[in-house]
Amino acid sequence: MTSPTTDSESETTAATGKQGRPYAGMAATQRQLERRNKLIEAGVVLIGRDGFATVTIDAVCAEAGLTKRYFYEAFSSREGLLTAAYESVTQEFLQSILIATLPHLQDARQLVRSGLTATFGFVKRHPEKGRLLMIEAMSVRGQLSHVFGQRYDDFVKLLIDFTRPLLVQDAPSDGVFNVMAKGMVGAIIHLCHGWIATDFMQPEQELIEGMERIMAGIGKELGVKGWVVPS
Amino acid sequence: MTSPTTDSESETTAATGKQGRPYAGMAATQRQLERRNKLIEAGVVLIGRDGFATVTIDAVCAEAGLTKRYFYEAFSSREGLLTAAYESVTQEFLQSILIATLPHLQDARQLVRSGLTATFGFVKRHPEKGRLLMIEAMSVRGQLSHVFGQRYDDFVKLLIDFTRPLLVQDAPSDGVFNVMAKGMVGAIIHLCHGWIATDFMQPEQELIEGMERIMAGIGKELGVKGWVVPS
DNA sequence: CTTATTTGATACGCTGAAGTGTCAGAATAA
DNA sequence: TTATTCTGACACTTCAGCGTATCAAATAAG
Repeated sequence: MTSPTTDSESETTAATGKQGRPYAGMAATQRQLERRNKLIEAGVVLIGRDGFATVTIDAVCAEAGLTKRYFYEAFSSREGLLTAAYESVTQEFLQSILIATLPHLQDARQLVRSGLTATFGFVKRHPEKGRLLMIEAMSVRGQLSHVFGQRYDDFVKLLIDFTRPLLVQDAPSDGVFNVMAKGMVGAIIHLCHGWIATDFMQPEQELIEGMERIMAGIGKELGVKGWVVPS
Repeated sequence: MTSPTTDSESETTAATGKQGRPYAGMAATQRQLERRNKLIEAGVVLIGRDGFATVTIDAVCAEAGLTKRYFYEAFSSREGLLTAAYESVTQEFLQSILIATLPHLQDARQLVRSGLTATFGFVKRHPEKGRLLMIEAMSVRGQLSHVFGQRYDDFVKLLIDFTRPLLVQDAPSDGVFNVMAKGMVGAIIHLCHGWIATDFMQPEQELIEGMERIMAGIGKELGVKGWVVPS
């Protein structure tokens, strides 16, 4: 809106019949999309490194090699970028978890181990994304509101759907089961949080084993099919 | 430092030999302390209600019924207040947990139940303090750094010390045991986080029962003394 | 070649908050 | 009483970041 008073039916626009024309060999739409992606990528890096609260629009633009004009072309506010960055990283994370766990849907123990390995592995391989996902997203949960709620609920549902078929006894009520699933998510997020905050001091294997034993306990408590008592 | 160039050995100060004199029937030190406490209290309320990020020094002063002069008399920065507020609430929380659990040190099941009941109860009775403790403190963990680390480690240690004596078999390594304890802390914090964020929608009993079964599972996994398999 | 649009750089005004300073009036000390 | 110091209200300066506007160079279209 550089000229708010300009009628949308102005001669120029109406004459060309287009909203933009190619530049540097790219269509207008494609250029916009590319800039948007650059901004998201820059956002992921900066939010993951410095935290959302301290990331400024100027900094994002600098990191992306663009100027503010293009920021406001793609997003209406800083929150808009946050949402997009969160969505982007969430997508990538969930996909990597799915790929790792899908081969083990029938074996509870393998399922848990592969899921945990993939999770902690992802965080360690992509510290900025891990931080964005496990720390920043939680901190600004309110500002992500429906987006966060949606993705989060999806993940809890995933956990529940993976687990329910394995139960053979003592299945708790939906409400209680939900609490247990969220508790597990919380434990994992929290461990990642501390792990990142201490620069990955703790050995990855300890994290996996500790978390695995927690979930093994739940397996026993809920009578998960085929969960063998360790010697 | 209204007069930075004034020598601390200035005549006035040296002559009176005091740093302040009574006012409204109170010693200078006591007045300062009282103002400081008012500010902390106001900080707890505002941080708990609006979140640390959006709380301004002016707002804290208004809430406390004081002016900025006294803020800077008590704290050098916003972070100073945050630390003090965090310490204050942590103290209160830990104490209430201890009081609730101390009578049950010998009975794992009772210990867990009383601890969880006290925790969720505290959060529900004092939503602002719950939010400060379970949400804000986690978000600004970096700014609380050593203070947070200290209190947090204390709490994990508490959990471990309460649990170790109950183990009879399969005790994991210190590292793994530590991970498990932190995982439990994370689960509880996370559940509280979600509970507060959704305005206490979920029934308190569901939270307690879900968390209890998680810990019951760990009890079985670790072979805690006297943990009976639920019918 | 000429005209129109896209781009990048940068300038500008605005707002909110931090931190400091001023001052008159209240309370105390001498 | 008079002198001193404590208190509260508020004015002031500074600064960073937001959001918008301007302008010249680059690129495309006629």
